[in-house]
Amino acid sequence: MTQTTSDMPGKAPRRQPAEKPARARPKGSQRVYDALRYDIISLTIAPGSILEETALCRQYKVSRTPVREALIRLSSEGLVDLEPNRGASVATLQFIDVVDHYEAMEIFQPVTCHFAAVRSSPADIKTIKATLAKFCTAVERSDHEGIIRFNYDFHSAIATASHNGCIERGYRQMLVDKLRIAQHGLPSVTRHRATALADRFAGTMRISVRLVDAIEQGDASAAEEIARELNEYVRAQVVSRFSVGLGHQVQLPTAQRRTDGETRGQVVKLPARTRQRSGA
Amino acid sequence: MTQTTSDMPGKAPRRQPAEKPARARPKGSQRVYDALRYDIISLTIAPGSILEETALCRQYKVSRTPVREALIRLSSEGLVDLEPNRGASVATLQFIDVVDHYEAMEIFQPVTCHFAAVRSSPADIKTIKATLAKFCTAVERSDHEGIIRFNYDFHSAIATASHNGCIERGYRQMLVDKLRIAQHGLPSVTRHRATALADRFAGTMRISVRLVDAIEQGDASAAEEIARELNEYVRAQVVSRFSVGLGHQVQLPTAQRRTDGETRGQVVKLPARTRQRSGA
DNA sequence: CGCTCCGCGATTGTATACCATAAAAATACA
DNA sequence: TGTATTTTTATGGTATACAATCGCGGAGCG
Repeated sequence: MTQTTSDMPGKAPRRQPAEKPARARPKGSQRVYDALRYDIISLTIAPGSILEETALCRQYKVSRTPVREALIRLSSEGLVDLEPNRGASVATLQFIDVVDHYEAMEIFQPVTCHFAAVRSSPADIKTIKATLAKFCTAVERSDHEGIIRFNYDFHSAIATASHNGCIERGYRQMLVDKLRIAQHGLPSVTRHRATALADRFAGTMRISVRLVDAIEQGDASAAEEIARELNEYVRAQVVSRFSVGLGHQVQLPTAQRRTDGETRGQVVKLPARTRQRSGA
Repeated sequence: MTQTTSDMPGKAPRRQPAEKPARARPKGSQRVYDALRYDIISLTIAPGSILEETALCRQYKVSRTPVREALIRLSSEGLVDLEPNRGASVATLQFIDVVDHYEAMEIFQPVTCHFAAVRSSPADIKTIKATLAKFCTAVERSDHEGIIRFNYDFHSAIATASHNGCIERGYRQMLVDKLRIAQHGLPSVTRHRATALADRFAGTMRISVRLVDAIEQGDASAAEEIARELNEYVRAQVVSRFSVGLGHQVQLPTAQRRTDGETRGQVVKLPARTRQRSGA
């Protein structure tokens, strides 16, 4: 019930080996990893839940070895907390920190889209458009799961189009966090209001279409600005959901800051987007 | 052959009465992970080398289980390529991509330092200064290993001071890449010229001191600018080393780019640095 | 009545044996 | 003699058995 075909991270991000899509019979370890990962991202398993190895063994009908390997990989991804001799637990959302996420996204997303606007190849554009189309279809059908998934694939395709391995990896890591965070904005209540769900994501959809246009035309500045707009749009919605008090507890730590001086409006120069490597 | 000090005794079932505070755990899996990670980062094992599980078992006097767990963790970190049914190999540097690294660093180092300048607590500043002092000491002593290590700790402390989990994690991940890349700029040849080594890092040291000053004074703009200067300084040195042809092969892929239009000077606005959370 | 210490149970960490699979080699057939 | 197929073999993936560690609860003592 947890298998799909999209390219979630976890394996070699660059290598797209030969295909064996028909006989989708993943190895035990991979199966457990995918299933657990989906359950964690979809919040089927609540954050903070204790994950007992023996229980997972019974659930997935495998021995402890593949279970442990899956847990280790999930731990490296930040989805599972793994304390030595103390077992595993689903990572708390407080750790990932919703506010930090959108704050960082406010930088990462424009940067990534800037790079994509300047660097994307026609094939990249094609992929981006394809994933966006899937996302739009999911929105029209109020397909809860597809919305989350294809929105991930969409931004993942943009990450690929940035053609910078570091940015791609960092951005994709943040997208994983976003998967869980986005679920908070989609509590089960909204399932009863499919129309409202579609309406909300219709806004995201429209902004995303403009974003792709800017990227396709190579307009880096516009791509940055639209990416910022998109992030702010989503952030406002999710935060408003939180303020309603839905979903799991997300502790906002009382952080002591040295200063909170007003610094809005500072800028960071983006480096040259042209590569020095082409001449080598 | 690769261990510096402590944890090399493979079979010492002596009972340690109390605890070893925060020091290396004698756990098998952790030991293998640490050792392998060090060997990979220090380029003791060349990029691309095949890692045979049985060989590692003999080397570290453990069974395959902890070895496999260590390899999985290293794979998630991007230091090891793990192909199914094909074994493990040390990640190629081409994959991490030196050029991509400095390009991304040109953005994220100023961003991280900006956040640190605005958000760092006195305790953060204290930690940053302490690591910087260690770094300076290592430079003065031409301590090859300490230079790499404490420079990492120094920037890691800045990452902590940014007080944004996402930025902290992303920046720290890039620092791991930098560890290997920096080794390329320090080929064994320079060991014979300790003076030159110290001279080169003296420049890094001076810029780092200025960076800490800016962060301590909360001057975000200055911190950004100095961070950019520091990155460019290091990049120029490492790239020059590469052009000499030293070190391992670093394949600069002939990437097809859609366009290489001049976009230097574009800017990305940094978001507000003040947190909305303090009122909750 | 409370504190401490020891022993027990449960769970994680490690070792080893077994199975599946892919590269390699050898042989048989064209 | 070359190629294709089959067998071999080595390596990775999984299962299970064993050992170490931590938390907890009861008993003994202050």
